[in-house]
Amino acid sequence: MARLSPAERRQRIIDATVELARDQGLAVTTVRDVGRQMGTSGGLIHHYFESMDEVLAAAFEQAARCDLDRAVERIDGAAGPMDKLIAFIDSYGPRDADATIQLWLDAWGEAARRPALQEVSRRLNLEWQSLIRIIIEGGVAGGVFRSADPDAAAWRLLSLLDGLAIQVVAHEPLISRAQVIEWARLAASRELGVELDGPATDPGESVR
Amino acid sequence: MARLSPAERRQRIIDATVELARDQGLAVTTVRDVGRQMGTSGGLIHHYFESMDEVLAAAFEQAARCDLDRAVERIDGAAGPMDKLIAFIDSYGPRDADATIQLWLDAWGEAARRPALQEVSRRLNLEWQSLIRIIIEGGVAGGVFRSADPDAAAWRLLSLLDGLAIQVVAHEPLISRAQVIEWARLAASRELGVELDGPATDPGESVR
DNA sequence: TCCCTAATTGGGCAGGTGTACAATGGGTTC
DNA sequence: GAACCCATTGTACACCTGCCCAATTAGGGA
Repeated sequence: MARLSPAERRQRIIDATVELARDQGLAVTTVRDVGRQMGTSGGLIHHYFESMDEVLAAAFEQAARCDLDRAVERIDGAAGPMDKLIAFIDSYGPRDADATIQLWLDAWGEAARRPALQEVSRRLNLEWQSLIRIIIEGGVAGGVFRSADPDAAAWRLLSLLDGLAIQVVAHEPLISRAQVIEWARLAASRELGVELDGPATDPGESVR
Repeated sequence: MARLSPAERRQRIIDATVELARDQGLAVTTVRDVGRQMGTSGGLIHHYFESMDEVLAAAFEQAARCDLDRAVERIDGAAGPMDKLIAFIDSYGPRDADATIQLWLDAWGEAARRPALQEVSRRLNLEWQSLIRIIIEGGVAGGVFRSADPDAAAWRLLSLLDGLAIQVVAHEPLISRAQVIEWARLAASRELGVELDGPATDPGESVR
């Protein structure tokens, strides 16, 4: 295969791994799979990564960070705390057939056995929590939201969204994506003492 | 090894698998592991189960059902809807170092690849939802709770508990078990228009 | 006591896993 | 054009996986 610069090759390895992980899962993606996907030998992967754990962690990080960045972008584009909150919920909710949540499920399960993956999973989880916490704090400061403990409120909202996402991807069509969004808004409105309604913004690319 | 009746041998296989799955995870428990754990050959397992998927599904079912039964027992022992609700939340919340939630994480992740495990996971998930829904319906009928949609309320409460449990087991001590219980009660009280407090009942054996 | 059913063994099969490493050859730099 | 570096290859290693199956043997019914 064409000889690439270390930076580019490393990136291609990550890209290939993301693609594979998206449609077969993180847990079952192997060195040889990644090599085949790139059209190179499998041995090449170990020239750039210490272990398969590192590869999977890097791939998960890229996939998850992509979603996180998109959420940040949408939130930044929203006007007040209320719209930012709605943007967060819409970003976080699962989209039908979205594979990123499956990636999170795999990451949560594998974390117990793959240190690097665990570290990434924890770090990104915290970033999501911060994202929503900051929105809530902003709203409280501006008198739009009421919350005695924005940090705790953020954990509750995040956890609810995670739990609902699991229902969507692991237990199929018992619950729809639309219902998740609706319920999350309801919970947020109770949590923050406001009314959240209006149509869902276009889901577009989905997230986590 | 001693020759056992089919019923007993089958049960021992399940028991051995549960034990292994509890401390190393469902996903990485193999036929040979189970054989070693029982002190028999690995080949024996296939005399009683079609595939490893079936073994894991049976083991997961037993572990999860055990928790479910314990929850039912505690709920039956509680007087009114209010106490039943508290009993449910206390039963469902994760206990420190409890492995059953890790089992659920594994099951959710593996479900995409192991049909039998997926079936069990869905079924038990539904049973938990029914459990809480029935409590809510009872409370609404008795005028203790207010809820326009007990089924939806049950899904929300269940999802919140799942999400919080993930935070506890996958992201370590960011959140404590006590906080999960407290937050779940808070959410339940908002959801059902009641005040839920008082000390946590003795956690005793933990659940899911 | 014998005998026959079936529980149990243990090795074999085809395939997979992550990782290591000598050999190769393409590209860049003098 | 030569020389060197290093990206890339392909194979080898030790081990693991689920599943299969002929041979063995334990134990309950006759």
